[in-house]
Amino acid sequence: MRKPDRNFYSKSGVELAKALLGCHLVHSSEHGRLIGKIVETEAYMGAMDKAAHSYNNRRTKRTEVMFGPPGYAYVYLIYGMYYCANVVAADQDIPQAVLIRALEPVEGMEKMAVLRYGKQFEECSRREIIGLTNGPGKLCQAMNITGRNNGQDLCGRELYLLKGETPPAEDVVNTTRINIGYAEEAIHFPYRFYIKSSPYVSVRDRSNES
DNA sequence: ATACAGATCGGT
DNA sequence: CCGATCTGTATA
Repeated sequence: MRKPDRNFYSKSGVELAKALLGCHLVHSSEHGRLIGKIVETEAYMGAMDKAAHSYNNRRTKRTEVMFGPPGYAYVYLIYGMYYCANVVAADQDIPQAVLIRALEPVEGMEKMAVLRYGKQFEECSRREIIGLTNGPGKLCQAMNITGRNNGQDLCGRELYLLKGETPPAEDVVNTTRINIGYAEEAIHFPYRFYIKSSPYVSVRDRSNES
């Protein structure tokens, strides 16, 4: 698998959200490498999207990264407790991003178990193993992604992606986003994508699955 | 200076 | 369903 160049990220949030499914997210730190396969994403479409932090082109210290070039990390703290990791999409001045909502652990599960639960992977129940990375806050904890990763270049060496195999279309579900009940009409936008066959998906869509 | 809500999670 | 826990953001 290869590290995509900047051009890969230069597409709309929705296109990038689809393209990220199957890719590997890698966090390489002094303690080793942590890797997860991306199985669930959500696009946040900037100016026109009431669910986005950058709605109406709101440009603040926090949202600034999204106005920059694509392929950078937008990491923010939510509810004073959890981090959420995004990939900046689209070109300069178009503040779109893709939230990574779930991963399948690929490498470094030992470390992930310690980061999430403070215990050994061997001692984790089946439920706990799934719980390692099946949510945006959980995967940041497992991957040791924090505010200090905000603004990092995903074309760099610490936090980056590897392009994986695109899942077959029949295994991809396209549906509405999670926990954006305040976003009025944007509630209904089909900006979420996930790999149906993955047990690590955070929330399943009853109507789109048999 | 102050108020308030949130792209979550885990436990009731 | 509720509470944790705190920062960014808006308002005065």
